[in-house]
Amino acid sequence: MEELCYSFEEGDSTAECLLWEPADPDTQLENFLLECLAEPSWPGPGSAELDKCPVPPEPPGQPRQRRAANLRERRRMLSINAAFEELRGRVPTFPYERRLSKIDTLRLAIAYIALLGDILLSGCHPKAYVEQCLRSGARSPQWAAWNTSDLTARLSWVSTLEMLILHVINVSQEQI
DNA sequence: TAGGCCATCTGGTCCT
DNA sequence: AGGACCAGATGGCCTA
Repeated sequence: MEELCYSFEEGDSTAECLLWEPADPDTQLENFLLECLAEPSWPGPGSAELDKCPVPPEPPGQPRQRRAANLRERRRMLSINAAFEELRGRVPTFPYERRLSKIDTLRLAIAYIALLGDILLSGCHPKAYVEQCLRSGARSPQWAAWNTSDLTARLSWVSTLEMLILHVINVSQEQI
């Protein structure tokens, strides 16, 4: 999977990598099904081979057309879920938090996009801008759009973790 | 145990 | 006619 780690600094930092690195959700079954669907042997829409589909087991007496519609619907939902999974990997998440729900993913993505747009409009350094907003509650043009508890909690977490890391580095340097 | 989240099935509607 | 999309219903799983 493509790795997209947004970094406030030119150099990378542990805290930012932890925050923006895509989670590793349990999608083995989903991937397996997607692989099956992508295989040339997998029957296409309207194919007479639909009756041979291994997933799922066919209820006896179900009309072929209904089975085909069900299969198409499952494929459609799988593609939607794959898109959600990709989106989950591109919004800030805590490294230890559980998998975001679909609705949370959408809401967080909306807030995150608003924040990025706000940073662009400000012309400030991203890190300085976020820290200033978190400290002073500065009112920006789109503040209301991205000032959600979900997103600000994540941003605060990054700032706190980064401060801790810097503190540990300073202390260790003093002891040398 | 209630509530949230999710996958799946199903029927309806619209489009090609 | 068949496929895509959508929303409602249902049941399973998980967590507080």
